Amino acid sequence: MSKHNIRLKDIAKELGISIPSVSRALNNKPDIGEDTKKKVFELAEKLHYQKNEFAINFKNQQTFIIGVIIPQIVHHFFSNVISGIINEAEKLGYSVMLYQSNESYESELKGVKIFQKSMIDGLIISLSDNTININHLEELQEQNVPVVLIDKVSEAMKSAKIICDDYKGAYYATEHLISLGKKKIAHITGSLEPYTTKERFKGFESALKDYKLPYYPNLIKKCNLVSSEEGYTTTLALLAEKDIPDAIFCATDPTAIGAIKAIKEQGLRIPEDIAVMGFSDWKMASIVDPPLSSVAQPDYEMGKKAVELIINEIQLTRDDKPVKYHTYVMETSLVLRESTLGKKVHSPQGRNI
Amino acid sequence: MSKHNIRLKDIAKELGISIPSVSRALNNKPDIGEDTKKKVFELAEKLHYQKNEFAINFKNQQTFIIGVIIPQIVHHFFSNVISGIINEAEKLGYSVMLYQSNESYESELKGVKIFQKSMIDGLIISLSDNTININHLEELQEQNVPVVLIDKVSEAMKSAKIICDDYKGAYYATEHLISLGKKKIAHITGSLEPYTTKERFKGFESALKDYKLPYYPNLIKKCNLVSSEEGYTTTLALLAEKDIPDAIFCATDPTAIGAIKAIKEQGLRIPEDIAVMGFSDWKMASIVDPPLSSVAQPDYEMGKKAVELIINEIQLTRDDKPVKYHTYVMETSLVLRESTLGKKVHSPQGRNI
DNA sequence: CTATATTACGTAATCGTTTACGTAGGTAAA
DNA sequence: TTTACCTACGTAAACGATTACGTAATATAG
Repeated sequence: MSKHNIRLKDIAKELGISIPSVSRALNNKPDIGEDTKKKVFELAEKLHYQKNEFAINFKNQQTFIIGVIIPQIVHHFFSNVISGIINEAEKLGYSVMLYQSNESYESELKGVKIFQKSMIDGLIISLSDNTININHLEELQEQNVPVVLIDKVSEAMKSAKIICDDYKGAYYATEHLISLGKKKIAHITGSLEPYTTKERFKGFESALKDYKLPYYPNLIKKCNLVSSEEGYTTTLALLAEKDIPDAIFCATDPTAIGAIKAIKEQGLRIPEDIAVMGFSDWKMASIVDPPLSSVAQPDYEMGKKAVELIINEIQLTRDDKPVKYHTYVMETSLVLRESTLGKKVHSPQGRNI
Repeated sequence: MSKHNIRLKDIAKELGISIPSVSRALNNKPDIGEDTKKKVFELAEKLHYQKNEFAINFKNQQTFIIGVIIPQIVHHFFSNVISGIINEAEKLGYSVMLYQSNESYESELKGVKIFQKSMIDGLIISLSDNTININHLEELQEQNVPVVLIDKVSEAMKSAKIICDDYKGAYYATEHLISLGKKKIAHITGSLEPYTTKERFKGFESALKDYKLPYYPNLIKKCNLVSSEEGYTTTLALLAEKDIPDAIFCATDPTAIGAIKAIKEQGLRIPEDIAVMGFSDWKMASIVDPPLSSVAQPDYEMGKKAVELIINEIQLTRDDKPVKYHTYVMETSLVLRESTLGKKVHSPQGRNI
């Protein structure tokens, strides 16, 4: 915090006028004479006066700070969400205070308390996997601090929510595999992210059903960590079945990358023998060999939308107007690369359809 | 910002005592009677009184906020740095305000101005590639706001700096390749990150020299974007030389991953024919096939160190004590995987020596 | 030429809390 | 008993800015 900044007081003293007059001049208020205004502006310029926004915000009881709590920053999805949040917040005149819960409920609680005492204007939060009780968020709302949930949401919470359409994403991904003529499609699902993974599984099932493809229970495998190692071992297990699949739809990109490794090791061709599809379109999806088709989530857009919603709600709350809560379901998009299309396609960035 | 919070005023009024008495009671100051203190504590408890830290900070002219500006959040290195910053700052009672410059000098300038007006207590910044002029940072320092540079530093800046030892990292990486018996080691360098890339090149050269290996100018290739595509094409060019290398040390991981792809396509074995080494140990390094040996940067630790330094400097500045500026050079570590060691090693996380 | 309106200020209050200072009333020492 | 001191408060000022309100000086209308 700067110590020797110029204050209105300094300008007032130097010009022999009162502090409110300086304030009126600098803020172009009507109740001020033209020549006084001119003198004030000149001196302010000369002294490099800068408004002390901290003081103004204190006076107005408003910080223009949005608190953001996410499980972990080092994660492709979340870092993109944050990026969207920060860029959009800056455009709308807000700053972003960031906190990570490291997937711990206690830590999340602590973050909320810190933000609460720092008087944030609103909170955007993606819940930790261990968060069930949402009292800490409801308490914020009672104090008129708007809360917007993003991605990891809670059914119990009455607030605006932003999620992405995992169901449709999975449906379209499966549909794409079917359109390639694949008949025996395996799915590697996870259990860590309950809600999202479940939706992906549902989308997969629905597509099979709608296209009247047989459902092979032994081609559905479950991973706990949806990591690349698990993807590898799970795929080896799949390939040991009597009926091996001609396509694998994985609930996450790391799993799919593990699957690719396993398939290649077994001497099978991708996508001719087995096509592989991931989910989330991590940076690494475009870099593996063959480049991985995946379902891109609108991470950046979700962050942007969250800021829009929270600022809108902050303003409504301030004006004592009623707020209506909606859940915004954002669309995913297929990014098709060689792991499903084969060598014909040569766009290094994949094709976004 | 919460509207209907309990204030000292409310407690004072209800108990029929003055506001300072309530303050003294809650802060366990000496000048307060035991029974008054007890009454205050009980009522505060009952009303769920919470200190308004915003007001306290305003009074004390201190925000306990550290501003952080980095070029881009969606980047393995920086997201780890931020993670270290946030976790450490929280431990020491500070919050983190985050801003990304998107590698634009103008944007960086804007971020500094915003933070300046918001009265941050200190700034941790990694300069954008386009930042040459550092007036904006010097101005902050003149206002007694400490600045710590991290990773992307400026020679001209008089401040604490934290960098990692790219030179030694590259030296050890090259040494490792030499220890494998490799004689013709290529280097793919970049030009985008001037300082760091140059250091890596120097480390490479020194190792060759110290071990008396011949220097092949045509095995030194330059990339602009150090991307995986460039790594791929550059490696193809290398393999088209009459004397092909038996190892490639790439200045970044994506480049190395492109190199792996090219080598495999040419039907050469990794590491038997050509060993490949990257730099930065991105998440994807452990996932590609074969897993990539790389030089791990102490990203998280650098963030942690930056917080230590800035808070120390904030306190020294506040106490009007002199501050000495040092440049902290943090050690890298080799993470060895199959791209240099071959199949013998089976640790999925690599081996950190 | 008086009555009213307008202009251009200054004063006081405010945001929530802390801290310097003053003081009434009690206690202890001389 | 008187002086000195301590305890436990209340009052005022402060952090930096804004805003409601009051008012002297000037301008305009009747």
